[in-house]
Amino acid sequence: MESPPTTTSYAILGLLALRSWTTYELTKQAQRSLRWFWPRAERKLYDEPKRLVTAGMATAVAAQTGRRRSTVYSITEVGRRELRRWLGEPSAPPTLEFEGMVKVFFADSGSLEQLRDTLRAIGEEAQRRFDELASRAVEALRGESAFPERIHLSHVGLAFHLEQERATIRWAEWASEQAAQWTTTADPGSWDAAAALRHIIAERL
Amino acid sequence: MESPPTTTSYAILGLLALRSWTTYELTKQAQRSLRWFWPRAERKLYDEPKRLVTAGMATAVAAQTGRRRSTVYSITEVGRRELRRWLGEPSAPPTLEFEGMVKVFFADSGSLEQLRDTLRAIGEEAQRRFDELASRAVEALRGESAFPERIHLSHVGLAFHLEQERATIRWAEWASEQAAQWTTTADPGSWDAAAALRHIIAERL
DNA sequence: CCGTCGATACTGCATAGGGCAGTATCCGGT
DNA sequence: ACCGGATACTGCCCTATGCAGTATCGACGG
Repeated sequence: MESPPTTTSYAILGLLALRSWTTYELTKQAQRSLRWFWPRAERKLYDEPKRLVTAGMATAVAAQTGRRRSTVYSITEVGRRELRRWLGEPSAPPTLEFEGMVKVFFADSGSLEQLRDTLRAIGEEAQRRFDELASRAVEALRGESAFPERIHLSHVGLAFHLEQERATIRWAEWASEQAAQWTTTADPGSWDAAAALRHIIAERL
Repeated sequence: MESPPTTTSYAILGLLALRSWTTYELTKQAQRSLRWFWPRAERKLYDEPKRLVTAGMATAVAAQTGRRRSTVYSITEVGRRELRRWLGEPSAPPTLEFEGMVKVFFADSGSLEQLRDTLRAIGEEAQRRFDELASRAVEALRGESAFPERIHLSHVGLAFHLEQERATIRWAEWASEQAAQWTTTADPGSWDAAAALRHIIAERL
Protein backbone atom coordinates (compact mmCIF):
# COMPACT_ATOMS: atom_id res chain seq x y z
CA MET A 1 0.00 0.00 0.00
CA GLU A 2 1.81 3.10 -1.21
CA SER A 3 -0.94 5.47 -0.08
CA PRO A 4 -1.94 5.46 3.61
CA PRO A 5 -4.91 3.36 4.75
CA THR A 6 -8.30 5.04 4.62
CA THR A 7 -11.29 4.62 6.92
CA THR A 8 -12.50 2.04 4.42
CA SER A 9 -9.27 0.09 4.98
CA TYR A 10 -9.90 0.01 8.72
CA ALA A 11 -13.57 -0.86 8.26
CA ILE A 12 -12.57 -3.93 6.24
CA LEU A 13 -9.80 -4.68 8.73
CA GLY A 14 -12.41 -4.57 11.49
CA LEU A 15 -14.45 -7.23 9.71
CA LEU A 16 -11.32 -9.37 9.27
CA ALA A 17 -10.73 -9.06 13.02
CA LEU A 18 -14.01 -10.96 13.56
CA ARG A 19 -13.12 -13.84 11.25
CA SER A 20 -11.65 -14.70 7.86
CA TRP A 21 -13.79 -14.10 4.80
CA THR A 22 -13.70 -14.52 1.05
CA THR A 23 -14.09 -11.21 -0.77
CA TYR A 24 -17.58 -12.17 -1.77
CA GLU A 25 -18.59 -12.87 1.83
CA LEU A 26 -16.92 -9.63 2.83
CA THR A 27 -19.06 -7.62 0.41
CA LYS A 28 -22.23 -9.29 1.68
CA GLN A 29 -21.29 -8.66 5.30
CA ALA A 30 -20.41 -5.04 4.54
CA GLN A 31 -23.85 -4.67 2.96
CA ARG A 32 -25.49 -6.03 6.11
CA SER A 33 -23.60 -4.12 8.78
CA LEU A 34 -21.23 -1.41 7.51
CA ARG A 35 -23.76 -0.08 5.01
CA TRP A 36 -25.54 1.88 7.74
CA PHE A 37 -22.57 3.99 8.77
CA TRP A 38 -19.86 3.37 6.17
CA PRO A 39 -21.52 2.59 2.82
CA ARG A 40 -19.14 1.52 0.08
CA ALA A 41 -19.75 0.12 -3.40
CA GLU A 42 -19.16 -3.60 -3.86
CA ARG A 43 -16.49 -2.74 -6.40
CA LYS A 44 -14.36 -1.03 -3.78
CA LEU A 45 -14.65 -3.92 -1.34
CA TYR A 46 -12.94 -6.15 -3.87
CA ASP A 47 -9.88 -3.85 -4.06
CA GLU A 48 -9.45 -2.99 -0.42
CA PRO A 49 -8.33 -6.38 1.01
CA LYS A 50 -5.51 -6.46 -1.56
CA ARG A 51 -4.26 -3.16 -0.18
CA LEU A 52 -4.38 -4.59 3.33
CA VAL A 53 -2.22 -7.51 2.18
CA THR A 54 0.31 -5.12 0.62
CA ALA A 55 0.43 -3.22 3.91
CA GLY A 56 1.03 -6.44 5.82
CA MET A 57 -2.23 -6.11 7.73
CA ALA A 58 -3.87 -9.16 6.12
CA THR A 59 -2.95 -12.36 4.32
CA ALA A 60 -4.62 -13.84 1.25
CA VAL A 61 -5.03 -17.59 0.78
CA ALA A 62 -6.23 -18.87 -2.56
CA ALA A 63 -9.08 -21.36 -2.28
CA GLN A 64 -10.80 -23.49 -4.89
CA THR A 65 -14.33 -24.69 -5.43
CA GLY A 66 -14.02 -27.05 -8.35
CA ARG A 67 -12.60 -24.88 -11.09
CA ARG A 68 -13.70 -21.63 -9.47
CA ARG A 69 -11.02 -19.82 -7.52
CA SER A 70 -11.66 -17.58 -4.54
CA THR A 71 -9.49 -15.74 -2.04
CA VAL A 72 -9.78 -16.02 1.71
CA TYR A 73 -8.45 -13.02 3.64
CA SER A 74 -7.30 -13.12 7.26
CA ILE A 75 -6.02 -10.45 9.60
CA THR A 76 -2.37 -10.52 10.77
CA GLU A 77 -0.92 -9.51 14.12
CA VAL A 78 0.28 -6.29 12.51
CA GLY A 79 -3.28 -5.73 11.35
CA ARG A 80 -4.70 -6.20 14.86
CA ARG A 81 -2.16 -3.80 16.29
CA GLU A 82 -2.88 -1.21 13.60
CA LEU A 83 -6.64 -1.55 14.13
CA ARG A 84 -6.22 -1.12 17.87
CA ARG A 85 -4.08 1.96 17.36
CA TRP A 86 -6.59 3.47 14.92
CA LEU A 87 -9.44 3.04 17.42
CA GLY A 88 -7.71 5.64 19.59
CA GLU A 89 -7.41 8.26 16.86
CA PRO A 90 -9.80 11.19 16.43
CA SER A 91 -12.53 10.67 13.85
CA ALA A 92 -13.77 12.76 10.95
CA PRO A 93 -17.16 14.37 11.65
CA PRO A 94 -20.12 12.48 10.19
CA THR A 95 -21.32 13.50 6.74
CA LEU A 96 -24.81 13.07 5.39
CA GLU A 97 -25.81 12.96 1.72
CA PHE A 98 -29.53 13.53 1.44
CA GLU A 99 -30.82 14.16 -2.06
CA GLY A 100 -34.40 14.46 -0.84
CA MET A 101 -33.38 17.35 1.41
CA VAL A 102 -31.80 19.14 -1.57
CA LYS A 103 -35.21 18.94 -3.23
CA VAL A 104 -36.94 20.25 -0.11
CA PHE A 105 -34.46 23.11 0.22
CA PHE A 106 -35.03 24.22 -3.38
CA ALA A 107 -38.74 23.38 -3.35
CA ASP A 108 -39.63 26.99 -4.26
CA SER A 109 -38.42 26.25 -7.79
CA GLY A 110 -41.19 23.67 -8.10
CA SER A 111 -44.80 22.99 -7.15
CA LEU A 112 -46.43 22.26 -3.79
CA GLU A 113 -47.37 18.87 -5.18
CA GLN A 114 -43.75 18.05 -5.90
CA LEU A 115 -42.82 19.06 -2.35
CA ARG A 116 -45.60 16.90 -0.91
CA ASP A 117 -44.40 13.93 -2.96
CA THR A 118 -40.78 14.46 -1.91
CA LEU A 119 -41.72 14.63 1.77
CA ARG A 120 -43.88 11.53 1.48
CA ALA A 121 -41.09 9.62 -0.25
CA ILE A 122 -38.61 10.66 2.46
CA GLY A 123 -40.96 9.44 5.18
CA GLU A 124 -41.66 6.16 3.43
CA GLU A 125 -37.99 5.46 2.82
CA ALA A 126 -37.19 6.17 6.48
CA GLN A 127 -40.00 3.83 7.53
CA ARG A 128 -38.62 1.09 5.30
CA ARG A 129 -35.17 1.50 6.83
CA PHE A 130 -36.63 1.59 10.32
CA ASP A 131 -38.48 -1.67 9.71
CA GLU A 132 -35.33 -3.32 8.39
CA LEU A 133 -33.38 -2.25 11.48
CA ALA A 134 -36.20 -3.32 13.79
CA SER A 135 -36.35 -6.79 12.27
CA ARG A 136 -32.58 -6.99 12.69
CA ALA A 137 -33.09 -6.18 16.37
CA VAL A 138 -35.79 -8.81 16.75
CA GLU A 139 -33.53 -11.42 15.12
CA ALA A 140 -30.80 -10.52 17.59
CA LEU A 141 -33.24 -10.92 20.51
CA ARG A 142 -34.07 -14.41 19.24
CA GLY A 143 -30.34 -15.23 19.18
CA GLU A 144 -30.21 -15.42 15.38
CA SER A 145 -27.22 -13.12 15.14
CA ALA A 146 -24.04 -14.16 13.29
CA PHE A 147 -21.86 -12.90 16.15
CA PRO A 148 -23.86 -13.37 19.36
CA GLU A 149 -20.82 -12.39 21.45
CA ARG A 150 -20.92 -8.95 19.83
CA ILE A 151 -24.57 -8.04 20.38
CA HIS A 152 -23.69 -5.35 22.91
CA LEU A 153 -21.87 -3.47 20.13
CA SER A 154 -24.44 -4.07 17.41
CA HIS A 155 -27.14 -2.97 19.85
CA VAL A 156 -25.64 0.45 20.46
CA GLY A 157 -25.26 0.87 16.70
CA LEU A 158 -28.79 -0.33 16.08
CA ALA A 159 -30.08 2.10 18.71
CA PHE A 160 -28.43 5.01 16.92
CA HIS A 161 -29.80 4.19 13.51
CA LEU A 162 -33.30 3.44 14.81
CA GLU A 163 -33.26 6.87 16.49
CA GLN A 164 -32.15 8.55 13.27
CA GLU A 165 -34.82 6.92 11.15
CA ARG A 166 -37.52 7.60 13.72
CA ALA A 167 -36.48 11.27 13.84
CA THR A 168 -36.70 11.40 10.04
CA ILE A 169 -40.17 9.82 9.99
CA ARG A 170 -41.49 12.30 12.56
CA TRP A 171 -39.85 15.24 10.80
CA ALA A 172 -41.33 14.28 7.42
CA GLU A 173 -44.80 14.21 8.99
CA TRP A 174 -44.29 17.57 10.69
CA ALA A 175 -42.88 19.13 7.51
CA SER A 176 -45.86 17.88 5.49
CA GLU A 177 -48.22 19.53 7.98
CA GLN A 178 -46.31 22.79 7.72
CA ALA A 179 -46.24 22.72 3.91
CA ALA A 180 -49.98 22.03 3.84
CA GLN A 181 -50.47 25.52 5.31
CA TRP A 182 -48.49 27.28 2.61
CA THR A 183 -50.10 29.07 -0.34
CA THR A 184 -47.34 28.12 -2.77
CA THR A 185 -43.81 26.77 -2.36
CA ALA A 186 -42.49 30.33 -2.60
CA ASP A 187 -45.14 31.93 -0.38
CA PRO A 188 -46.00 30.46 3.02
CA GLY A 189 -48.96 32.83 3.27
CA SER A 190 -50.03 33.45 6.86
CA TRP A 191 -47.82 30.60 8.13
CA ASP A 192 -46.01 31.78 11.25
CA ALA A 193 -42.31 31.23 10.75
CA ALA A 194 -41.34 32.45 14.21
CA ALA A 195 -43.86 30.17 15.89
CA ALA A 196 -42.63 27.17 13.92
CA LEU A 197 -39.05 27.97 14.81
CA ARG A 198 -39.80 28.48 18.48
CA HIS A 199 -41.53 25.11 18.48
CA ILE A 200 -38.42 23.55 16.96
CA ILE A 201 -36.02 25.08 19.44
CA ALA A 202 -38.25 24.56 22.49
CA GLU A 203 -38.67 20.91 21.62
CA ARG A 204 -35.01 20.22 22.30
CA LEU A 205 -33.43 21.56 25.46
CA MET B 1 -21.84 18.39 -20.53
CA GLU B 2 -21.26 15.02 -22.15
CA SER B 3 -22.15 13.04 -19.01
CA PRO B 4 -25.59 13.56 -17.45
CA PRO B 5 -26.03 16.08 -14.61
CA THR B 6 -25.55 14.73 -11.10
CA THR B 7 -27.28 15.72 -7.88
CA THR B 8 -24.38 18.11 -7.35
CA SER B 9 -25.24 19.77 -10.67
CA TYR B 10 -28.81 20.34 -9.53
CA ALA B 11 -27.70 21.54 -6.09
CA ILE B 12 -25.57 24.25 -7.74
CA LEU B 13 -28.39 24.96 -10.17
CA GLY B 14 -30.68 25.45 -7.19
CA LEU B 15 -28.35 28.09 -5.76
CA LEU B 16 -28.22 29.81 -9.15
CA ALA B 17 -32.03 29.88 -9.15
CA LEU B 18 -31.84 32.16 -6.08
CA ARG B 19 -29.46 34.65 -7.63
CA SER B 20 -26.25 34.98 -9.69
CA TRP B 21 -22.96 34.22 -7.96
CA THR B 22 -19.27 34.19 -8.65
CA THR B 23 -17.75 30.76 -8.15
CA TYR B 24 -16.11 31.98 -4.97
CA GLU B 25 -19.42 33.17 -3.54
CA LEU B 26 -20.98 29.91 -4.64
CA THR B 27 -18.45 27.88 -2.66
CA LYS B 28 -19.04 29.99 0.46
CA GLN B 29 -22.80 29.70 0.14
CA ALA B 30 -22.55 25.94 -0.42
CA GLN B 31 -20.48 25.73 2.77
CA ARG B 32 -23.17 27.58 4.68
CA SER B 33 -26.29 25.84 3.46
CA LEU B 34 -25.68 22.78 1.26
CA ARG B 35 -22.95 21.41 3.51
CA TRP B 36 -25.55 19.99 5.91
CA PHE B 37 -27.24 17.73 3.42
CA TRP B 38 -25.07 17.75 0.30
CA PRO B 39 -21.44 18.31 1.34
CA ARG B 40 -19.00 18.81 -1.53
CA ALA B 41 -15.36 19.86 -1.63
CA GLU B 42 -14.65 23.41 -2.71
CA ARG B 43 -12.66 22.02 -5.60
CA LYS B 44 -15.73 20.35 -7.06
CA LEU B 45 -17.81 23.51 -6.78
CA TYR B 46 -15.41 25.29 -9.11
CA ASP B 47 -15.90 22.67 -11.85
CA GLU B 48 -19.63 22.20 -11.66
CA PRO B 49 -20.87 25.60 -12.96
CA LYS B 50 -18.79 25.07 -16.11
CA ARG B 51 -20.65 21.87 -16.74
CA LEU B 52 -23.95 23.68 -16.29
CA VAL B 53 -22.88 26.22 -18.91
CA THR B 54 -21.96 23.42 -21.34
CA ALA B 55 -25.40 21.92 -20.75
CA GLY B 56 -27.08 25.26 -21.44
CA MET B 57 -28.47 25.50 -17.92
CA ALA B 58 -26.34 28.49 -16.92
CA THR B 59 -24.41 31.35 -18.47
CA ALA B 60 -20.98 32.64 -17.45
CA VAL B 61 -20.10 36.31 -17.58
CA ALA B 62 -16.48 37.35 -17.07
CA ALA B 63 -16.04 40.13 -14.54
CA GLN B 64 -13.01 42.10 -13.52
CA THR B 65 -11.79 43.57 -10.23
CA GLY B 66 -8.74 45.55 -11.25
CA ARG B 67 -6.51 42.94 -12.81
CA ARG B 68 -8.23 40.03 -11.11
CA ARG B 69 -10.76 38.18 -13.23
CA SER B 70 -13.81 36.39 -11.87
CA THR B 71 -16.78 34.63 -13.40
CA VAL B 72 -20.40 35.37 -12.58
CA TYR B 73 -22.79 32.49 -13.24
CA SER B 74 -26.52 32.87 -13.85
CA ILE B 75 -29.30 30.36 -14.46
CA THR B 76 -31.00 30.21 -17.86
CA GLU B 77 -34.63 29.46 -18.68
CA VAL B 78 -33.54 25.98 -19.71
CA GLY B 79 -31.90 25.65 -16.30
CA ARG B 80 -35.07 26.65 -14.46
CA ARG B 81 -37.11 24.17 -16.46
CA GLU B 82 -34.60 21.39 -15.82
CA LEU B 83 -34.50 22.17 -12.11
CA ARG B 84 -38.28 22.13 -11.92
CA ARG B 85 -38.42 18.80 -13.73
CA TRP B 86 -35.76 17.31 -11.44
CA LEU B 87 -37.73 18.31 -8.32
CA GLY B 88 -40.40 15.84 -9.40
CA GLU B 89 -38.03 12.89 -9.80
CA PRO B 90 -37.52 10.20 -7.16
CA SER B 91 -34.49 10.69 -4.91
CA ALA B 92 -31.66 8.41 -3.88
CA PRO B 93 -31.96 7.24 -0.27
CA PRO B 94 -29.86 9.24 2.21
CA THR B 95 -26.39 7.95 2.98
CA LEU B 96 -24.44 8.57 6.15
CA GLU B 97 -20.67 8.34 6.57
CA PHE B 98 -19.86 8.11 10.24
CA GLU B 99 -16.28 7.21 11.06
CA GLY B 100 -16.94 7.41 14.81
CA MET B 101 -19.59 4.73 14.47
CA VAL B 102 -17.11 2.44 12.68
CA LYS B 103 -14.92 2.77 15.76
CA VAL B 104 -17.84 2.03 18.07
CA PHE B 105 -18.86 -1.00 16.02
CA PHE B 106 -15.34 -2.46 16.16
CA ALA B 107 -14.68 -1.28 19.71
CA ASP B 108 -14.01 -4.85 20.89
CA SER B 109 -10.66 -4.67 19.10
CA GLY B 110 -9.64 -1.88 21.48
CA SER B 111 -9.95 -0.73 25.07
CA LEU B 112 -12.91 0.54 27.08
CA GLU B 113 -11.07 3.82 27.40
CA GLN B 114 -10.85 4.18 23.63
CA LEU B 115 -14.59 3.51 23.37
CA ARG B 116 -15.34 6.09 26.07
CA ASP B 117 -13.22 8.68 24.24
CA THR B 118 -14.87 7.90 20.90
CA LEU B 119 -18.36 8.27 22.38
CA ARG B 120 -17.42 11.51 24.11
CA ALA B 121 -15.97 12.93 20.88
CA ILE B 122 -19.14 11.97 18.99
CA GLY B 123 -21.30 13.72 21.55
CA GLU B 124 -19.15 16.85 21.59
CA GLU B 125 -19.07 17.09 17.83
CA ALA B 126 -22.85 16.73 17.65
CA GLN B 127 -23.21 19.45 20.30
CA ARG B 128 -20.96 21.76 18.29
CA ARG B 129 -23.06 21.20 15.18
CA PHE B 130 -26.26 21.64 17.15
CA ASP B 131 -25.05 24.98 18.49
CA GLU B 132 -24.09 26.16 15.01
CA LEU B 133 -27.53 25.25 13.67
CA ALA B 134 -29.26 26.86 16.65
CA SER B 135 -27.40 30.13 16.17
CA ARG B 136 -28.38 30.00 12.50
CA ALA B 137 -31.99 29.65 13.64
CA VAL B 138 -31.67 32.60 16.04
CA GLU B 139 -30.18 34.75 13.27
CA ALA B 140 -33.14 33.88 11.08
CA LEU B 141 -35.57 34.85 13.85
CA ARG B 142 -33.84 38.23 14.05
CA GLY B 143 -34.31 38.65 10.31
CA GLU B 144 -30.59 38.38 9.58
CA SER B 145 -31.06 35.77 6.88
CA ALA B 146 -29.64 36.30 3.38
CA PHE B 147 -32.92 35.16 1.80
CA PRO B 148 -35.72 36.21 4.18
CA GLU B 149 -38.34 35.19 1.62
CA ARG B 150 -37.08 31.61 1.87
CA ILE B 151 -37.12 31.13 5.64
CA HIS B 152 -40.02 28.67 5.48
CA LEU B 153 -37.76 26.33 3.51
CA SER B 154 -34.62 26.86 5.55
CA HIS B 155 -36.70 26.34 8.71
CA VAL B 156 -37.87 22.88 7.72
CA GLY B 157 -34.28 21.98 6.83
CA LEU B 158 -32.97 23.43 10.07
CA ALA B 159 -35.59 21.48 12.02
CA PHE B 160 -34.41 18.23 10.47
CA HIS B 161 -30.75 18.79 11.22
CA LEU B 162 -31.38 20.02 14.76
CA GLU B 163 -33.39 16.83 15.35
CA GLN B 164 -30.58 14.68 13.99
CA GLU B 165 -27.89 16.30 16.11
CA ARG B 166 -30.06 16.20 19.19
CA ALA B 167 -30.72 12.50 18.64
CA THR B 168 -26.97 11.94 18.30
CA ILE B 169 -26.19 13.82 21.53
CA ARG B 170 -28.76 11.81 23.48
CA TRP B 171 -27.59 8.54 21.96
CA ALA B 172 -23.94 9.24 22.80
CA GLU B 173 -24.91 9.85 26.44
CA TRP B 174 -27.00 6.69 26.56
CA ALA B 175 -24.27 4.62 24.89
CA SER B 176 -21.69 5.91 27.38
CA GLU B 177 -23.92 4.82 30.25
CA GLN B 178 -24.29 1.37 28.72
CA ALA B 179 -20.56 0.99 28.09
CA ALA B 180 -19.83 2.03 31.68
CA GLN B 181 -21.55 -1.18 32.78
CA TRP B 182 -19.37 -3.46 30.63
CA THR B 183 -16.42 -5.42 31.99
CA THR B 184 -14.37 -5.04 28.81
CA THR B 185 -15.21 -4.00 25.25
CA ALA B 186 -15.52 -7.69 24.33
CA ASP B 187 -17.45 -8.73 27.42
CA PRO B 188 -20.50 -6.80 28.63
CA GLY B 189 -20.50 -8.82 31.86
CA SER B 190 -23.94 -8.93 33.49
CA TRP B 191 -25.25 -6.20 31.18
CA ASP B 192 -28.73 -7.17 30.01
CA ALA B 193 -28.77 -7.05 26.23
CA ALA B 194 -32.45 -7.94 25.95
CA ALA B 195 -33.45 -5.22 28.41
CA ALA B 196 -31.40 -2.63 26.54
CA LEU B 197 -32.94 -3.67 23.28
CA ARG B 198 -36.48 -3.66 24.60
CA HIS B 199 -35.84 -0.16 25.90
CA ILE B 200 -34.69 0.89 22.44
CA ILE B 201 -37.68 -0.58 20.64
CA ALA B 202 -40.24 0.53 23.21
CA GLU B 203 -38.95 4.09 23.07
CA ARG B 204 -40.10 4.49 19.49
CA LEU B 205 -43.65 3.51 18.50
C1' DC C 1 -29.22 -35.55 -19.59
C1' DC C 2 -29.59 -30.71 -20.62
C1' DG C 3 -30.88 -26.03 -19.95
C1' DT C 4 -31.69 -22.39 -16.96
C1' DC C 5 -31.32 -19.58 -13.01
C1' DG C 6 -29.50 -17.69 -8.96
C1' DA C 7 -25.43 -17.49 -6.19
C1' DT C 8 -20.44 -17.20 -6.15
C1' DA C 9 -16.22 -14.71 -7.58
C1' DC C 10 -14.29 -11.55 -9.61
C1' DT C 11 -12.07 -7.41 -13.40
C1' DG C 12 -12.06 -3.22 -16.54
C1' DC C 13 -13.34 1.22 -17.53
C1' DA C 14 -15.23 5.81 -17.35
C1' DT C 15 -16.57 9.35 -14.45
C1' DA C 16 -17.49 11.78 -9.90
C1' DG C 17 -15.44 13.44 -5.92
C1' DG C 18 -11.76 14.79 -2.18
C1' DG C 19 -7.61 16.86 -0.56
C1' DC C 20 -3.80 19.35 -1.04
C1' DA C 21 -0.57 22.35 -3.11
C1' DG C 22 0.21 26.08 -5.95
C1' DT C 23 -0.60 30.75 -8.34
C1' DA C 24 -2.25 35.18 -8.43
C1' DT C 25 -4.51 39.62 -7.19
C1' DC C 26 -6.87 42.92 -4.13
C1' DC C 27 -7.56 45.62 -0.08
C1' DG C 28 -7.09 47.36 4.53
C1' DG C 29 -4.25 48.17 8.26
C1' DT C 30 0.64 49.22 10.46
C1' DA D 1 6.32 49.73 1.99
C1' DC D 2 4.94 45.53 3.74
C1' DC D 3 1.78 41.95 5.55
C1' DG D 4 -2.08 39.22 6.13
C1' DG D 5 -6.54 37.82 5.00
C1' DA D 6 -9.99 37.55 1.44
C1' DT D 7 -10.86 36.74 -3.41
C1' DA D 8 -10.39 33.69 -7.47
C1' DC D 9 -9.07 30.09 -9.23
C1' DT D 10 -6.12 25.41 -11.52
C1' DG D 11 -3.41 20.94 -11.52
C1' DC D 12 -2.63 16.56 -9.86
C1' DC D 13 -3.17 12.29 -7.57
C1' DC D 14 -5.87 9.31 -5.35
C1' DT D 15 -10.48 7.33 -3.65
C1' DA D 16 -14.94 5.86 -4.80
C1' DT D 17 -19.12 4.74 -7.76
C1' DG D 18 -21.66 2.40 -11.28
C1' DC D 19 -22.07 -0.44 -14.83
C1' DA D 20 -20.83 -3.91 -17.95
C1' DG D 21 -18.53 -8.04 -18.71
C1' DT D 22 -16.57 -12.87 -17.71
C1' DA D 23 -16.76 -17.20 -15.54
C1' DT D 24 -18.03 -21.18 -12.62
C1' DC D 25 -21.04 -23.86 -9.44
C1' DG D 26 -25.07 -26.18 -7.71
C1' DA D 27 -29.94 -26.99 -7.64
C1' DC D 28 -34.04 -27.81 -9.97
C1' DG D 29 -37.17 -28.84 -13.83
C1' DG D 30 -38.33 -31.01 -17.96
